[in-house]
Amino acid sequence: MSWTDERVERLKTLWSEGLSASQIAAELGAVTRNAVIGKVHRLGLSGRSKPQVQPARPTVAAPPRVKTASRPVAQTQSTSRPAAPARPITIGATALKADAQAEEALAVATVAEIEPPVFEKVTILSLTESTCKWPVGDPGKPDFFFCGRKSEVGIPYCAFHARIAYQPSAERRRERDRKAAG
DNA sequence: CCCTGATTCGC
DNA sequence: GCGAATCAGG
Repeated sequence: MSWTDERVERLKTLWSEGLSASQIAAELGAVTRNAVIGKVHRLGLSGRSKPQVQPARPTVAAPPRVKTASRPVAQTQSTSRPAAPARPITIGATALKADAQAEEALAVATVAEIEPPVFEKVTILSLTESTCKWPVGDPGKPDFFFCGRKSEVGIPYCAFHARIAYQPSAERRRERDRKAAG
């Protein structure tokens, strides 16, 4: 595979949209992130204009920010979504450490509540062994994507979505609670 | 250890 | 021109 005009165009687009070299490599296929970086340099598009994420209006309150593991991906977000949840839900290690009560809250949290700013948003083309394959949206619609955060070893989902996917049965929960109670 | 982009240099 | 190896950093 070589740098056809088409692939170069795609590269330019994705790069300007703020995707990382490895993400672009995954999208294009048949190239490594090194190849992408090398090409980016040869094309002279090195210095990237910042991701098109406008800081929220500096209103009275501090803008709601959710800590993400990596830089925000370009917001091509077209999924109609009113606003970030009033109470941002944390993910990953934090979620795993949550106490029992928080666990319950997480277990019943709807997908809509947790989705807003925390996704890597990958297409099926860039799923790997270590990307969360939690589907978001309607497969078949153009704005469909997968969660894409780092998945746990041997599990197809990130820590958070694994919690939703693998909920202990009511019976096991009761058993667990009984033991915890002494 | 996961990841990022930058640079070098043999091909 | 290409990209693996390497470097420097988060």
